Amino acid sequence: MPELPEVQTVVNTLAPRVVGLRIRAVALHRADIVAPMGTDLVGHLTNRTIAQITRRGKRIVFTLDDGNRFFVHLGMTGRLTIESPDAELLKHTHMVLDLDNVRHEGTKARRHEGVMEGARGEVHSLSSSLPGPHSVPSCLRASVPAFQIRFRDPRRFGGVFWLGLDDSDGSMGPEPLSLTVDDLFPRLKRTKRFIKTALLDQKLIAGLGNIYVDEALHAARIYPKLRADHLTRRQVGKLIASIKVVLKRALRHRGSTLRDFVDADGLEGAFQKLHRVYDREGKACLTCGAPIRRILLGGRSTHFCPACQTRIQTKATSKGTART
DNA sequence: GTCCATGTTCTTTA
DNA sequence: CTAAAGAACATGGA
Repeated sequence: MPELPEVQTVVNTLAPRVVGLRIRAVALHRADIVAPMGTDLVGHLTNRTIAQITRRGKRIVFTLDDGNRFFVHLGMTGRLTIESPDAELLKHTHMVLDLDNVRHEGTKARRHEGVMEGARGEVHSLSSSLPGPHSVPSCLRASVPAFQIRFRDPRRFGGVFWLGLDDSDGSMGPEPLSLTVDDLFPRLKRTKRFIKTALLDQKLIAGLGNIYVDEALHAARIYPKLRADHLTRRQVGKLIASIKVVLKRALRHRGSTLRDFVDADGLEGAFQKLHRVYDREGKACLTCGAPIRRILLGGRSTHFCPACQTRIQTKATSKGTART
């Protein structure tokens, strides 16, 4: 469930509720969801305050008040939700963070702003003006309900990744929402893979997944099997514009829920209702009426309109020979 | 039982 | 050596 819009939606709903709160206890129900193996996550997190939560690619990055960082990746079925401690503990809940009920101001995290753009470029951090219980009188503290952050992931393709003070990106590609032609065009020139396959590569561009690649290619009217290094500069420009439009629309609708995705409050996204090709095999293209086709590329379902997204890259309408 | 799934990484092949 | 294709991972729903 998690591509950029879904991950950003989790950050948007999670951060305002938990930034500034102290982690009182960590329950790790499975050690093997933490990487690197053997990390003392409980030791690192207990009694630390959450200073900031941002997104990078599909990662949800937590910065602690001591400057250390870790990220949660939702994999395919991961959920990061805010729950009451009384709420039933569902199967496959691998980690539970018990949070304090008082917001801590004034703690300083070693931070370097940077590239984490959100829906509107906001960064959730301690210093941001949040309407939370800034200075709760001590006589009232006990009445403020504490809550938990829970990580649940049945398939376990996701996990918790400890970064410590390492601030490298691990060679992750650029953020789509601040992407330029000068950045993407040379990157695409370096690979002969299908454009669809290339865009799924997080080292080439971060944050896109199967849904939004298909949607963006359709919006840009680009044939998914076109070789990445065959795209013209003009096509790349159009592609970037389409990627941004699609992602921003998806963000506005809080992501797509096909099966599992919910935000930190347990709310589903709504953008799946607005998909124009993804999961619409055989249905009429919303642009031209031709039936949407589904093919397999690199083991992944790929949805496109054979009429809108022609394989030939000429300027006007023309037909030509196909290649593999 | 079968097929499929919003993702990533390791292995194999060219 | 590198790039690309395939398999593997684990679980659940249709």
